Amino acid sequence: MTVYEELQARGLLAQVTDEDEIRELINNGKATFYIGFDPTADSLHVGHFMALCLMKRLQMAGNKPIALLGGGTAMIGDPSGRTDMRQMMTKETIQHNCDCFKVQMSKFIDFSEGKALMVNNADWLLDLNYVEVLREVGAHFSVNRMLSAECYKQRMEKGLSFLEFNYMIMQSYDFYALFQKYGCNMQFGGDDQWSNMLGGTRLIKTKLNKDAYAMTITLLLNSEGKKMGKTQSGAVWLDPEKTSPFDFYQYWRNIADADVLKCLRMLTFLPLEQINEMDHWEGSQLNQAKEILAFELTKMVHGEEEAVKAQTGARALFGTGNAEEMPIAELTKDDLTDGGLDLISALVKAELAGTRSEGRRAIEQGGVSLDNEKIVDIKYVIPEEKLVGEGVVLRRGKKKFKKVCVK
RNA sequence: GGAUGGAUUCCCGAGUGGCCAAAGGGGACAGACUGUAAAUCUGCUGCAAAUUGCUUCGGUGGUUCGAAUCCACCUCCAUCCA
Repeated sequence: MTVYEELQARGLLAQVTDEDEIRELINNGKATFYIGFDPTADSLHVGHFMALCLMKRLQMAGNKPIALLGGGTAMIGDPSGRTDMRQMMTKETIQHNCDCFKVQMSKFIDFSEGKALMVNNADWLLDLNYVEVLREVGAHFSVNRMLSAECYKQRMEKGLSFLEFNYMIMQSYDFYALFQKYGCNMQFGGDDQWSNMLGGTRLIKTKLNKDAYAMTITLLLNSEGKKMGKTQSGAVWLDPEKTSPFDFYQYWRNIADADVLKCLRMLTFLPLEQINEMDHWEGSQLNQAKEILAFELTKMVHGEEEAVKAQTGARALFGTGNAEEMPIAELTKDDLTDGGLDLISALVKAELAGTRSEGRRAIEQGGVSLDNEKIVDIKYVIPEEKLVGEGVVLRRGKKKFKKVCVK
C-alpha cells in the first residue's frame, strides 16, 4: 500500500489541490513539505500531534518535512474558524512557546542532518517592509476573494480586524518564502487552513509561475461535530506537566463509541488490517478498542512505561477502586486542624474541588467517597492516623481519584 | 466623523426602581441506569465561618431609604450613512 493510499484509507485526507501530482510526489518521496505550527501555547496539543504523525508518515516514505514555527504569524493570530479575536501575545511569550514546541517536536520527528528542518517564520516575516509587501504581495490578493473565503465567514458577523485579515497573506508569504529557500513544494495543514494554504499556492504561481501543492488533513471531530482533544478545562496537552499521562490515557479511554475506530485509524500507527477487524465489534466490546486506542496514544506521546502505568492504574482503579498508580496529593501537618482534616478541605486541597462550595455540593449529592465508602456528612473529619503513611483514597464522582496522605 | 442599537453569571439570553444571586436554555458537575460509552431521568450550578453574611449585571461618578434597571461621562462592539 502506498503512503497516499494509506492516508486515504485512514480517512486523513480532506482536500487536495491536485490529486495525481500529489500522489506521485509523496509516494516517491519527492515532496519537501511544510506544516505550520503557531506557538499559541506553551505546549503542543492533540491537533498538533495529528499533524506531527502525518509528518512522520511522510518522512518514513522518504519525503522531507519542514516544521514551521509560527513565531511571526503568532504576532498576528489566525482568525480561521474563530468567533472572536485572539488575545495578542507578547514577543516574549511567543518566544517561550516556540522553545517549548521545539523540545516537544524533537521527540516525534527526526531532525538530524538532512532528514527534516525546523524553521521559524519570524526570521523572514518580522523584517518585512510594509510598503514593499503591499506592492510585491498585496497586489496579488483580491479582497473580494479573501472575504468570500470560508475561514472569514464566522468573523464577518462579529467583526474582523485588519490585523487578522492579513493572516492569510502572511501564511501565503511563508509558503512562497519556503518554496524559494528550501524548494518546499507542498503544504499540509488542518482543513480549516485550506483557504490560507491556497493563498500560498496562488502566490507562488503568480510570482514565480511555478506549481506548488496543498493538502489538508481531516479535522478530528467527534460524532457531535466538535473538535476533539478539548476538555472543559482546556486542551489535552502533550506536556505531561499540563496533562498527566494518566489523564491523557483517560481522555481516550472515555471517548464515545462512535469515535473509537475513527481515532484508531487517524491517530495510531496500528496496521489497518488490525483496525478493520475491530470494525464489527459491538457494545461493550468496544471498550477493548478504547483501551487499545488509549494505550497506543499514551505510548506514542509519553513512552511505553508511562502507558503501562496508566493502563494498569486505570484498570485497578475502575476494577477494585484502589490502585498503586494514582495521582497523589501530599499534604503537610500544617494542613491539619485539631488532629484531622475535614472532608471539604480535603477535597479542595487535593484539587478535586475548585472551591469549598463545590466540595460541599459534591458531598451533599453523594458524590464523595473515602476508601470506597460514601460519605454524605459535610462535617466529616478524616482522622489524622488515617492520613499518615499510606493515606486514603479520596474519590469525587466516578472518575476522579486522589490518594491523600500527610508527610 | 454622523445616526441607531448593544455590553447581564462558563456560554446564549430574559430582566427597564424593591418580590434579584438575577427567568429560560446550553454546558459543566453530582446521582440513578450502564460498559469508565451514548441516550434518558433527577439534582445542582457566585463565594463563604452557610436558615445567615459578602461580592457580582462593560467602567467611573451621581440620583434614591433602595439601582442590573434612572442620570452623566467614558470604554468597547454591531448596523447603516460618509
